[in-house]
Amino acid sequence: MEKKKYNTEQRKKLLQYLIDNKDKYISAEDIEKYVEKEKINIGLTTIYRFLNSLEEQGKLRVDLKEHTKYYQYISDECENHYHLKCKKCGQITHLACEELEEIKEHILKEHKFNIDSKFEIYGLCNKCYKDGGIK
Amino acid sequence: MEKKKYNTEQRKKLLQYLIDNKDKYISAEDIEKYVEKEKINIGLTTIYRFLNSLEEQGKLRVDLKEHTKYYQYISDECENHYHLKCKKCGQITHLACEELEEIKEHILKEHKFNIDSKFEIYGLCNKCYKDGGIK
DNA sequence: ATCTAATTTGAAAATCGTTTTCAAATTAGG
DNA sequence: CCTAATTTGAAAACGATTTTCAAATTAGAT
Repeated sequence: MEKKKYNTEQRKKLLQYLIDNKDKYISAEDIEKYVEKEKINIGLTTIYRFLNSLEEQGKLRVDLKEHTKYYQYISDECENHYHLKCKKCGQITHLACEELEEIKEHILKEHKFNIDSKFEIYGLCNKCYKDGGIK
Repeated sequence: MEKKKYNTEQRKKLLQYLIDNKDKYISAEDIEKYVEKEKINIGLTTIYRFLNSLEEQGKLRVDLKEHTKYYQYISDECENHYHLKCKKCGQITHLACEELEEIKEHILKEHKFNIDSKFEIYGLCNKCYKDGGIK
């Protein structure tokens, strides 16, 4: 039996904030700052618990930089396209592409590797590539 | 001016261990256990420093699980093929594939995203997929 | 509305992998 | 060997995250 989830004021506010910033990567500290600034009383512990809960549900993209986790809310429309992730800056490029659809089938059939809707390709975005790549 | 690197006994032993285990993911703690067991006197601090040094040189693949970093030594031959990484178990599947070569070109030309020799595709390996994917 | 049990909250303390400190030991190269 | 530069390692510090636990809040029944 699983715990019933209560829909608290804190969780509503936190979810809204993540959705409002779904184009950015957000850390627990970022959220704490926002919460303090807006005088919404939510403790840091609650922020961490909420992020973990969403992560477990697979609703967040996670990027790790220097010991700190950064999160990005995954919108529903992301189910329908692919993602290129820059290994340097972490930025996600959303991409609907027929060729990728085909290579996905190829990899599944020929190489027995399952690329689900969360398919990600890692590389360097154009900006980071021009900046000289990874140090 | 950069520091000259001394080739110490500790570093030789640690590098050899990583190379001997290049098919596995290894944590600092794993290395500490090995070092204790074999009565090779190397402090944990030195282990961390060595891993960081190799990581900076781009000679290690990094996988993060529950706050702990796991490393895998990158062999030279990995320059010549691609890698499928399982998002669940972290295992790397090495893969030489003409189709991937083509899609790499396509992504570079059409989508301005640079897949270098460290190109990685994330998904689920066959075993983890059958086990039900990510929890 | 009111009550009750289950869940959630948050401040403080704990956790734990990793990094820093700094004096002693080791190394490279004359 | 000598010397200067680098490295080592035990202990302390670090810092993001997790745990603890009593108080507050919630959902759902009465």
